[in-house]
Amino acid sequence: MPELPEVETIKNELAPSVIGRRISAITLLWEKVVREPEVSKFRHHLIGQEIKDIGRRGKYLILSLDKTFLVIHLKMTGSLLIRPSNEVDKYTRAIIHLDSGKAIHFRDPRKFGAMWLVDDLSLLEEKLGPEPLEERFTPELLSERLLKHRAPIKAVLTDQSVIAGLGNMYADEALYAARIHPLRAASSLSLDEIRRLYKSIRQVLLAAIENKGASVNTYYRPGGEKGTAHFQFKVAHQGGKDCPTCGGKIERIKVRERGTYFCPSCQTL
DNA sequence: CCCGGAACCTGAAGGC
DNA sequence: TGCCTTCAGGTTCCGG
Repeated sequence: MPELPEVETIKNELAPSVIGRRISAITLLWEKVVREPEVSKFRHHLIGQEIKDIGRRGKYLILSLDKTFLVIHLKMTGSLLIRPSNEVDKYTRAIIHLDSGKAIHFRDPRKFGAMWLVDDLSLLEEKLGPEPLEERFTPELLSERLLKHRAPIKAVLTDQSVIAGLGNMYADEALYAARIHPLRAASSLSLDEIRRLYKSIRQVLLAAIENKGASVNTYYRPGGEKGTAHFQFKVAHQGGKDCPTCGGKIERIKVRERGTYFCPSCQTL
């Protein structure tokens, strides 16, 4: 599941193949992947534009074009692969053909992924909280944003309007590293706990980026390789295994309908 | 505002 | 072997 480290890796590895290239054609194998504008306009406005830059905001990938932006979200099972134009399989939903002869293939078994062609990024800025790896993200800012919410800290950490980029896996990893129980009310955290959480969030994300993201199921890098960050997971998807800190059993509970892994003896209520 | 739950999707896994 | 049910989770939307 692409979260911040996966999208960051995709951005970094896509960059050399796409920056400076011009879009020569668009193939849509599943039209609903386009959310905005309507399909004919989408295609018409994209063709001929140059990809000036590639960026990331939260879990969104942003291709900066001549005067518009192509925004892509991979949701659960999406991937973007650099391939020859004609290498299509049953999960290929869209192909962005480039003037280099190669193409960006949007592959997504679950069909949750989406693309938007927009004139500006105000929509993203309105709904996304701060970037956890930017300098403006400080323990004070985290504290200010968390203390407003009485919901379980796990749910608040995965709320993209509070902090951008954390999903199910990295929220669990960050809470474990900070020794905070996922069901603690966000507003109940002490300053010390928030400082630990701040450090943990950044460490967990940076380590995962170094490992090119986590391939727990269908995440692939643009060249088709998997990431290795999941080999470092202490609790995420480790239900029933031994806690590396205390040797107790990692448990799986549901928090707001989401599978949540934690160590009940290291992370107490 | 806060929260739970459904919808969007389909492959994988488990039960019988 | 095969049918059926459940589960996975990012985001949006609806209802209480």
